[in-house]
Amino acid sequence: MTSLSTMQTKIPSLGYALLGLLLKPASGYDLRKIFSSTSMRTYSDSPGAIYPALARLEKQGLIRGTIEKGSGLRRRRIFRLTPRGIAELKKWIAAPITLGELTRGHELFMLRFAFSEPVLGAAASLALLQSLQAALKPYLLALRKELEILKPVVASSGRLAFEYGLRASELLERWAQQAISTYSKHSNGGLP
Amino acid sequence: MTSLSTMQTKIPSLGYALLGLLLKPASGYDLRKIFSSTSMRTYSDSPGAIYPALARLEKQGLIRGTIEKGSGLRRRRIFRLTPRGIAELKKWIAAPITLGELTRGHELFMLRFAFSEPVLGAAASLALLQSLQAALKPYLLALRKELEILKPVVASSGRLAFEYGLRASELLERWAQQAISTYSKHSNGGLP
DNA sequence: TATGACATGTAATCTGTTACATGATTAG
DNA sequence: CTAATCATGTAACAGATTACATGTCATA
Repeated sequence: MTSLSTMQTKIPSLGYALLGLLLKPASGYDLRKIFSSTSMRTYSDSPGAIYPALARLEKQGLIRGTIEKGSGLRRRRIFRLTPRGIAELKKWIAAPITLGELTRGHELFMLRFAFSEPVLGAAASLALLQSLQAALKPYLLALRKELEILKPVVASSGRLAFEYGLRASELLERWAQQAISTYSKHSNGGLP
Repeated sequence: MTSLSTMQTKIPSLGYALLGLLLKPASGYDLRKIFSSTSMRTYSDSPGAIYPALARLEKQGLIRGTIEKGSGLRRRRIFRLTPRGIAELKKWIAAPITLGELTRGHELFMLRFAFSEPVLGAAASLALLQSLQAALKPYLLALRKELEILKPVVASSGRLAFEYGLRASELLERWAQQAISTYSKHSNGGLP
């Protein structure tokens, strides 16, 4: 019973990664190379993942691909963000962090944060970090409580694995604190 | 062109999580509760994920579900590991760590490690940790090198995000070192 | 002329998400 | 009797993986 006006563009993690990278116009092949050769290896560089994802974003009107010829090689389609795409990126970055976002690894948060400064400026990065701190506080409490319950129950390898998860979240907290002090010195704007 | 004898059971992450949890026989509902209420929230607790996954594992002959009645409520199917299931679990845990396993978050490694002691004993846990250390050494070098290249290029939010990834891997290294010292004191056996 | 890097795409298949359907038992 | 909890499942759909198909250009 979804009304047309309420129909909202649902975008998976890969979609946001592509939107963020397309702050600089690029071809599908360029994006594949980024995924295969840099720290963004988290995303598959397979053509079967990227080309369909780009096609979906284009169908949603968030990016636009134009054929570029003349540079000698096979034709390339260069993709660029549309105004709607930029708006979607901004919306995604500005959203507050939910507790659930901390549960399944920190990669998604880091993707958002990485793009926050070029898209919305340092003030938005700071806001994201503060939102992270607020969400982290009750989450860490819950994890520590769970560790106390778990301690006597599970084998020590299970307990050690849990402890790593706790420590990674504690690391995130320290990282956020330090990043905040980096940012609170000066702020500048993002996209116009 | 896959020959029948070569045909190998391919198991996704959720499948291994279920196999490991089924060291203690449980119903689908029991497993859902574990995913919804404990630190294993990484996995969806939705019936649409778990019941089909259990059905696949059963079709592969790795688990066996038996209807249990009499306890008053609606019938429950209790699942147990078969000998083939136990063998598959052992094979998974004993496999050496690949560099690729470090790239996409550390959750998969931690799942393996958590089950290593109950399934194969402390000696296997130790071996896994040493394999981790060996894989981590070149990986950390590569990350540090990439950071040097990235530093002047990306916005500071991007650099900070990358730095978190590096620090999480350094944390993993320290955690492994400490876990090794926990284990090297004494070792005991796993499943018979 | 054959190989390899550049470049884009499709098809089959598998898995997970969301939403729905069903039914038994207990507590209020 | 009604709601909540226990308990198992299915169906439609979206997204990812794997493998394949195609084509250009440079170079050995």
